[in-house]
Amino acid sequence: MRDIARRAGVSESAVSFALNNRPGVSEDTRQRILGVAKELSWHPNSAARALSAARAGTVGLVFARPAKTLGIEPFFLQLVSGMQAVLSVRASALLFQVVENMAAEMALYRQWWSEHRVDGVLVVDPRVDDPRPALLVELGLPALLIGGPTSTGTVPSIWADDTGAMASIVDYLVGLGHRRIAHIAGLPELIHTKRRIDSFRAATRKYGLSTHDSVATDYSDEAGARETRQLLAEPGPPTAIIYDNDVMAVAGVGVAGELGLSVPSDLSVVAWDDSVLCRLTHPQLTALVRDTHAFGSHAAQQLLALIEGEAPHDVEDDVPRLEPRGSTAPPPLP
Amino acid sequence: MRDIARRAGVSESAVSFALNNRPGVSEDTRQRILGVAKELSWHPNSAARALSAARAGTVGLVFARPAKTLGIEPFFLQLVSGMQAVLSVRASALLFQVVENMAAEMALYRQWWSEHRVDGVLVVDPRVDDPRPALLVELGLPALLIGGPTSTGTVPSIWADDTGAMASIVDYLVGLGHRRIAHIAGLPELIHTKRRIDSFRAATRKYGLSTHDSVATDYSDEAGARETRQLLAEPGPPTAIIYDNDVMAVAGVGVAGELGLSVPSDLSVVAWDDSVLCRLTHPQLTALVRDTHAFGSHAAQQLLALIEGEAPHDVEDDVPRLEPRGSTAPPPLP
DNA sequence: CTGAAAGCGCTTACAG
DNA sequence: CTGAAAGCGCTTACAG
Repeated sequence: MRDIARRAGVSESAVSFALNNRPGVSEDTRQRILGVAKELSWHPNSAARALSAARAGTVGLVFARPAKTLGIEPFFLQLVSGMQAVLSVRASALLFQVVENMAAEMALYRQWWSEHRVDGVLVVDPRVDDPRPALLVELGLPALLIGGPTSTGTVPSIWADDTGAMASIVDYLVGLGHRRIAHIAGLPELIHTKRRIDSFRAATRKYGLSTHDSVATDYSDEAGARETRQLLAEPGPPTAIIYDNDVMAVAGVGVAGELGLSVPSDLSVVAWDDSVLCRLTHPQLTALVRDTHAFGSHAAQQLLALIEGEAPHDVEDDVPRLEPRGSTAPPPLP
Repeated sequence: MRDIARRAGVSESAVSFALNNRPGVSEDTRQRILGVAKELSWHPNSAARALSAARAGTVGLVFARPAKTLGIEPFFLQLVSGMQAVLSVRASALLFQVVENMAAEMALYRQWWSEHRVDGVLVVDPRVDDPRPALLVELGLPALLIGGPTSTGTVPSIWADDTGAMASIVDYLVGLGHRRIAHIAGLPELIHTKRRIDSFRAATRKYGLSTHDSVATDYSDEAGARETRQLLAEPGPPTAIIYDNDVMAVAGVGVAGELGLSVPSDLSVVAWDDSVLCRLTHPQLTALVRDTHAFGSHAAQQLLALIEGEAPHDVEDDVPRLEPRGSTAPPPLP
């Protein structure tokens, strides 16, 4: 920068103003400075900028899950890529870390913030009794919860419209003629699972269906298979099952096959979240398709706004779209 | 740090030496300083440290693939988590970005390096004619190729022992009695695909098998299904197929079913890389299991050594292990 | 073994 | 609209 100032015959501060597109320098001078900067192929030193501006130019994202369970995450790269579409325009980078559990995640927030490594964090998988919001508030670390507001409600959040999505699935199945619909849900601690369970009840009640309560699981294929077997063994078994992820849905189709039931003529199956998995089965699975990329972008946008001092507020994102495929059909005749 | 110096009654430089575990301060003083630092709950400001030490304390990782094809990446989180196990011990963080293509990836390397955002980068998916090594050398940006050395060989690399792995698969299948074995490979531009194709030929020649050459694909389920159909339609079709990923293997099992062939009694199937997918099929798939977490750790270790000035050298990592499951059996009697 | 000082490359009041 | 100066919080020669 000093070189630029010398060559352009101005002060360093003029250069700083020009390069940051701020008032305090005439248009002519700005252009001249920009020219020299390009000529010298100048790039800001991120550390120096961070130090003097007291802004890291970095946003943090932590994934807390045991190393063993790190598996298929179709959701993840889409989300990250959406976040970065926004961040990169704003000259911000994403610091990403995978840790074993929530304690490690919280320790990392403390560390990052005390080291001024990040300007804010995007927090995923909010839970019903979530210790993270309190920590974030205590630290004063700007944060956005991705997945829905927690009971404490002290940290702003963005979430997909699961309620609308669940309503659209139930509408669709009822429209096909189903009256006995089941819901095999994910981890009950997660806020969005709770939201889906609540809206399943609301949506089925609306039609006067006397369905079971949703069944909570750990999202694994084993759990999906086990709960499906259980449901289908009951008297008056469901004619349609909604699964909270694709892995369980595929496992459910397998169980139906073992029991001699055909999908979709004996049992309809809907997977929440689409992935290549849903297209590997025969028949292919009717699935709820989310625009995860856009969701990530919206989240990043919200966080940057927060960092820049905007008043925090919650955002409900778009309703996911139901993509009917071969795994759903009218129920068998009684 | 100034506060610490004042409280401990020493100079700022003494504090710096003590906190960085460097000689230049007596053990007593060091302990006293560390005590005060803890008391004040001091943490280094990463920007200040980066600026004066000319070290970002950050390593970069870029994933280049079109947003549409961002799908199931069982490999990815494991790799990243392994990297971080090493990086976090060395007080380094991972800057991670997803981009659309290799041009964007290279632009990002330029930007990161010119902004001093990273000390080095981990480069994935090396290709046969890869433009990235030349750029990295030109920039002087420390880098490690993950997946094998390119033809230019100017940037050090780490890779899994695909040759040993392929040999173990072929040994296993031949041991079961198979003589007609096929290999449905991944993207032919990737170095590791080339390595697998070459070692497939070597391993089958060793047994005097007159198998076909490997078939290259784009890793998609469509390609897996198409090539499987093609292979099984030939006279004297293979009795065993090795697939370069799990998605294609699952698609292949589907095709076999359509053609009325039973797995494993008519056709044996082996998937390269294990994931939950391999356990969702009936029968479950025999798969090549890698310790991707360890692989990521080794890669991070190598890169940190490079950054610290060690002489670059290539590393061949461990041989993956074959996990026999229900999808492999002796071939049908002629 | 320790201290005083300069410097890393920016930004930002403050004075003109 | 512009310039001279201080400062962000560290590290690192250099001198004692």
